[in-house]
Parts: sequence; C-alpha cells; structure tokens
Amino acid sequence: MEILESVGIERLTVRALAAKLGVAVTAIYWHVGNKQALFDGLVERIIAQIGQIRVRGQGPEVRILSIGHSLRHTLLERPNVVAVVHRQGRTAALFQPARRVLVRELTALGLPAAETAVAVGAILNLIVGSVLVDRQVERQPAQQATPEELWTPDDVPDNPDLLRYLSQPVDQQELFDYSLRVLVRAVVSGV
Amino acid sequence: MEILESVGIERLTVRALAAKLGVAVTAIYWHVGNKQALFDGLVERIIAQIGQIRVRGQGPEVRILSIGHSLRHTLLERPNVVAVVHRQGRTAALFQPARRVLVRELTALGLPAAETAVAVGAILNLIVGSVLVDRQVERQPAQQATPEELWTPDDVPDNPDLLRYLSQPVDQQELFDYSLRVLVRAVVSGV
DNA sequence: ACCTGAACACCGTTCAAGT
DNA sequence: ACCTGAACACCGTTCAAGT
Repeated sequence: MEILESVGIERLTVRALAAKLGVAVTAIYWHVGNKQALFDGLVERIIAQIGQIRVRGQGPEVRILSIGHSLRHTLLERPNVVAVVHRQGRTAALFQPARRVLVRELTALGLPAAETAVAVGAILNLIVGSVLVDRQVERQPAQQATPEELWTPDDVPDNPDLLRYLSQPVDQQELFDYSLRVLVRAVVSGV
Repeated sequence: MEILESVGIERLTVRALAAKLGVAVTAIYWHVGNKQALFDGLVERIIAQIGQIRVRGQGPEVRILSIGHSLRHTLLERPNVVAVVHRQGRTAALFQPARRVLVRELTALGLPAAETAVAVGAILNLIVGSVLVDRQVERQPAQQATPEELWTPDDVPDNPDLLRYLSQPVDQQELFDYSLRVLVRAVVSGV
C-alpha cells in the first residue's frame, strides 16, 4: 500500500516490495503465491477500507447527492488506489457499500423495484465514469493539442462566446454536479 | 494495429512487433524512437480512423441520442483500441469529432453558450464512463462474489422483488439508454 | 515452516558495428 | 540511411537448496 501510494502502480513490483521488506524476492512467492494474488489481497483491503460511505442531509434528493459527492471525492483523493482496483476488475465490489446505501435511500422514495435497480446503476455509472475521466484528464494535463487548435471559428459559426467557453479547460466537478443533479431529479420525480 | 486487435495491449511489445515484421528489435528504435512514440503514432492513426460520427434522425433529441449510441457502439466494438487511447491519455482527442457534432446540434437548439459547453461535456462524460465501465464488466465476467452473496434480505427489507432485480447482472446498455435519455431531455428542455 | 540464490524467459533500451 | 548483435538493467516466476 505504501509503495502504491508513493510511487504508483507502475512501480509496485514484486522486487520493489521484497526490497522494501528487506527480504529475498522469492519469499514473497512463498507467502502470497504470485503477483496476481498479491494484488488481489491488496485490493480486498482497499475495498474494506474505502467502501464506507457517509450519508448526510435531509430529504432523499440531498442525501443521494451527498452519496455521489462523498464517493467521488474519496476516489479522486486516491487515484493510484482506484487504478489497482480497476485493473483487478473489482470496481463492482468497491462500489457495493455505496450501492447499498443508494438502495436504502431510493426504496425510501417508494419507487417500483425495476426503476430503483436501474436508477442505482445509472447513478453509480455516472460516478465511476466521472472519476475515470477525471483521472485521465489529470494524468495528461497537456493534452498535446491546445483547445485553440481543436476548435476553429468554423465549428461554431458566428458564436465567439461559445468558442471561448469551449476553449477553456473543462471543469470536471461542474460537469459531474450538473449530470448528477439532472439524473437524481429525474429519478426522484419518477420520470 | 494487428497485434493490438488480435492479442491485446498487454502483448503488444516492441519485440513482438519486430518479430512480426521479421526484423531486428533495434530496427524499430531507429524508425520510431521508443515504445512511447510507437504507441503515440498508433493512437494518432486510431483517432483519425475511429473519430468519425454519423448523425441520424430528425429533431435535436433524436439526433443527439444517435450520436451517443453510435459513439458508444463504435468504442465497445474495439475494447483493445479504447485501452491504448486511454493509456496514452488521448481520450479527449478521440472524442473531439463527437464533441464537434454535439456542439453543432446543441447550438441549433439556441441554448446559451455556457449551457451548451456544460451539456456537451456532460454527455461525453456519460459515454466515456459507460464504455469504461462496460469494458470493466466484460473483462471480469465472474466478479468473484455472486450477487446472491452481495445482497442479503437485510439490505432490502420486505422487498423480495427488488432483491431479485438487484441480484440480476446489470444491463449496461439499458443503464446507458436511461441516463442518456434523461440527460438529453434535460438539456433540450433547458433545465 | 520459512527463506535463500541461481536460473529462466521475458521486457525496454543503448550503442558500437556493419552495409 | 538503415539494420544488426551484444549488452544492460529491469521484470515475473520456478526450483532446488538451505535452516
């Protein structure tokens, strides 16, 4: 975990771990089997630790929004951790606690079972997506082409105002707020 | 590209490419510099090929939905390709053509510039997220814990109907349809 | 039961040497 | 200008050998 958070998943190697522990590389293999098993164990610990969700506020809409924001915030704080979980294909398990509390809030609304299941999935997908995109953006701050090269006045004829907006870097947090609000409102009002 | 699509990004190595070309490993280095540059070049080609979007249908809502579905479909067909683009941090560039046509459709709606920029970002984020989650799900079909273990009757008291829904594997396509529809409707109606 | 060193088959990369 | 082989520093993994 220390290696992961300090130098990233790329350099979390069996040999680096052995060195950190002051032990022969092969000792790791005796204890955990192989690298796959090592990562599996690490991810299980992460899931047990990070999964916890605090729900705050009054009223279903506010409470559901707070779940989304808290989860997104937790994940954004630990990009390397999210990377391992994703790599091990355990994203679903990581999100299970959030799924649990979301179900609780949505059943309180008295929605039909089918709609609740879809709404929970949609909200969680939105969060996963937003986090993955955010990580992507921060990992590549200079996306090679500048916005000015990507947009020509031709794309947005007679609209210098829009061109200015499009040329600014996207505020991921704002996008997330907007999408989540729209989605939750639709769910709560039963569309 | 052939290696990528046939055996996946993991095994797309400089040495594998050299072997496929019947050439010494070091020849690759003379031509493209290093692996990073090799991947960069590959990704540029992919972006030029895959970015193209067909917009179909009449009316802004239908046309925007068609953009979303076409893009998602294209990306889901080539999971390995998406993986390289994502790894090289060029997702934004891959989505530029879609961004372009989305802007065109939304300006036709006559929305204020600020709202158009946010709406475009939100829709694209939804698509990226849905594709990444979908790839995740299919890469790990057996998510270790079965739904039956994840949910206890305690989580959904007195609601066996909901429990049944939650225990089924999530239909990612349905989730995407739902979220996109909600989002586009909100944008079109100017919420 | 736990740890070691040697060895193997892989990587990416550099560099001097060839034509 | 283009390609090669040898070499280096890294990987993950196995296995016989030690205590």
